Amino acid sequence: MHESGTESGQRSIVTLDDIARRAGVSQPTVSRALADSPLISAKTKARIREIADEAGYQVNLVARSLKTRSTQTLGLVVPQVSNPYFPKLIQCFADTARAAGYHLQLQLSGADQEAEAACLGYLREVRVDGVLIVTSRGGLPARKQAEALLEAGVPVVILGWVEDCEHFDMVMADDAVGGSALAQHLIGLGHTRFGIVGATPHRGHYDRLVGFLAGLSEAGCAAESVDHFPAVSEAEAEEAVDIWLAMPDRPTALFAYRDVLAAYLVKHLTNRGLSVPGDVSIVGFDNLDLATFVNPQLTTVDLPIEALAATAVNQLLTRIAEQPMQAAVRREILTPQLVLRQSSGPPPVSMPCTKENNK
Amino acid sequence: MHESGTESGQRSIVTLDDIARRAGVSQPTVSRALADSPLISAKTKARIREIADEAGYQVNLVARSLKTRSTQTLGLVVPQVSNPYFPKLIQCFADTARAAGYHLQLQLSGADQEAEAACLGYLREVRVDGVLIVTSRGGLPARKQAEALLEAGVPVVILGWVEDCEHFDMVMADDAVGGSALAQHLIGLGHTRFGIVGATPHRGHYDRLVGFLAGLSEAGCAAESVDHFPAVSEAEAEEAVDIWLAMPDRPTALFAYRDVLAAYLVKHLTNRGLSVPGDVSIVGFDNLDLATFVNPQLTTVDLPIEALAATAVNQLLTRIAEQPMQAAVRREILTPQLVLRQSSGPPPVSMPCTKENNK
DNA sequence: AGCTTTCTTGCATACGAATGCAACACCTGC
DNA sequence: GCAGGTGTTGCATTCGTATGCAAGAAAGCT
Repeated sequence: MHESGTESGQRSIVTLDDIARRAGVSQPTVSRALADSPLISAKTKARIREIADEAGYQVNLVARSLKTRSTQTLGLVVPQVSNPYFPKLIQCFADTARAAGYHLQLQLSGADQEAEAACLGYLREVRVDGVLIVTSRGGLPARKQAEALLEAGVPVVILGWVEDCEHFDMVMADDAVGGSALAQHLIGLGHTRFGIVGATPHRGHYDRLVGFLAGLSEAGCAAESVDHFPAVSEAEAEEAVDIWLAMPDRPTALFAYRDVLAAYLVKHLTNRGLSVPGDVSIVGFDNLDLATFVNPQLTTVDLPIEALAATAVNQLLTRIAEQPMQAAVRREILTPQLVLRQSSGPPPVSMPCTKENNK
Repeated sequence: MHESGTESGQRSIVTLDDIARRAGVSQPTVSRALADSPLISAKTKARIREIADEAGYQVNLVARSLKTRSTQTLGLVVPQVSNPYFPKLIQCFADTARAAGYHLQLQLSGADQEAEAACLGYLREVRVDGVLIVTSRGGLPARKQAEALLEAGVPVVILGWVEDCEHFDMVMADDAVGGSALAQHLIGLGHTRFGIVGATPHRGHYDRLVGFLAGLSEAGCAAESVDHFPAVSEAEAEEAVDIWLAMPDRPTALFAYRDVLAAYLVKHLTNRGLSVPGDVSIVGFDNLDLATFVNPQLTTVDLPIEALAATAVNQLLTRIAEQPMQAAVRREILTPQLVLRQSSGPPPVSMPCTKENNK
């Protein structure tokens, strides 16, 4: 009771004016002093600074932003945050931005169109200095709003693949190279029959497929040796496992578009008493933390998330620095890395077309 | 070439003044029209609205915030976003806030003191209307800044446990109840020797331990039947497994403070050829998505994350609505739920002190 | 001493939107 | 035809900060 504590501390927002009054100078002088302007004498600065932080002054960034027409903030739009791929990206993006003196305004677009549009609208309303949009499943639902943002002079960068967008800057990983690397790896192990598990229209992950197939055909593998198993959810992955099990001449290696899918496959395969990679090799794509949690750990392709985030931030900063925004779009494509783990191995010795080892 | 595209659209920011000019009215009239004020006639409103969205007008929220002294934004401080517990929380918090017309300003405190202080400082500078701080490992490193925030009239709510904080509103899950439920479950299965795996000083998860022990002693289980295995990282979890393996009279059930730890235990136990729950039962805490990815799926305690987030938002909104902030602190404690899965079962039939079944 | 130069400070204003108050137009009733 | 009301609109100002410009003080120069 000897201390006042949280009693009433309401609305005691200290402004430059308050400090000016206490210091007996004008408000602009305080502004300049705290900004360390060379116009102000050293001793005045010192005195004002002392008074300022004794009074617990904190800049009002909304006022400053209004005046300077800059929020020093970058908007980041991601579809969701439960998918472990995004947290990593957010973290890296935030770190790079902070290093450059920028703050982060995160928006969750939730993958449906209205939400993404709303996010972009909000980001425009709060006057962020630039926006990075991470595509969800290869789409850019709110393309219109994104273009409006650009036309309003706000730099926009797209992270990931999106079809038919001519005038956006982009940064992405070379999924084709990753897919190709996986194919070569599996062929090197001796596999000849392959399965591909993922969404059917392959939206967004199209290049993974293309790269994988290219890798196969480069090694002289016929296209007929590849089967497709459409699946996006866990249930569909389980179904895919059953379909695979029932095949007479089944693939000895399965390529899942995403680590999460690969993890589902491993789970349901082992549930059915099959061994990975003894009976079948599984490879994924993304290299999520998840990939090391499943047993066996997943062979996969590591997306260079830190590099992607850093590149995106730099592209935005470059655009922001350009006084009139240049017309030419910029694209950067980074190369992912193959990560070998335990889920891939040589095919079973006996020919898999006979069902003898299925019992 | 028939279309101009992204040519030059720079700095064409439309303001209320622009619209006023085009409509031949005053700026305040436009402001009121777009705010649907009853002061403005229906036909003027219609005309202005048309002109506004033909011109692509977007409110400038920084100007509005400056004038109204409210940003309609809630700050959320979480230690990190890689831990899958947080994404879920963020999502729920964002959804509840949005439903109430509030936006989210996410800050990653990174668990070290300066960072958390910087986050709170920034949130104060941008004038958020309220702040939810999610404690990292039971600490509130930037307590000073949090109190400064409160004294400046900004509502602050703490999510999670933090020792010795008298004047903060809080919302938390009843970890003790969860721990106790786990203990009862294991005892019901017939276990008599227990191991606890987690950080040694039990910072932040202290109640989980207390509840677990209380549950045991309630069932008449002696305290000597409990061993502690300090571990926070994966490496330490592996070490714990080895120590456990070497014990003459080892526990038949292991309680990990966090699902992630439990997952590590399962992984390294099965790596060493042991069966879960055949040889040893494992239980976790948190009910992350991860818990269903590991094999066997984890028996754990489900934290009511949605409810926690919603409660926190409501506490903040209540505080914001209070004109002078009331002095009395508010605390809400929610009850978690036991989730039974495959990682727990009856103890092995042969006494585990003999090593016969270890081969 | 008078004048220019260099420092330091204050004045005025702008950023874009919201709002109390005054002013004007219109309609009604006498 | 004029007082009083009602319904719309404009004027003036405010939020807190930044900055171009003028003004004043101090100092150096002839």
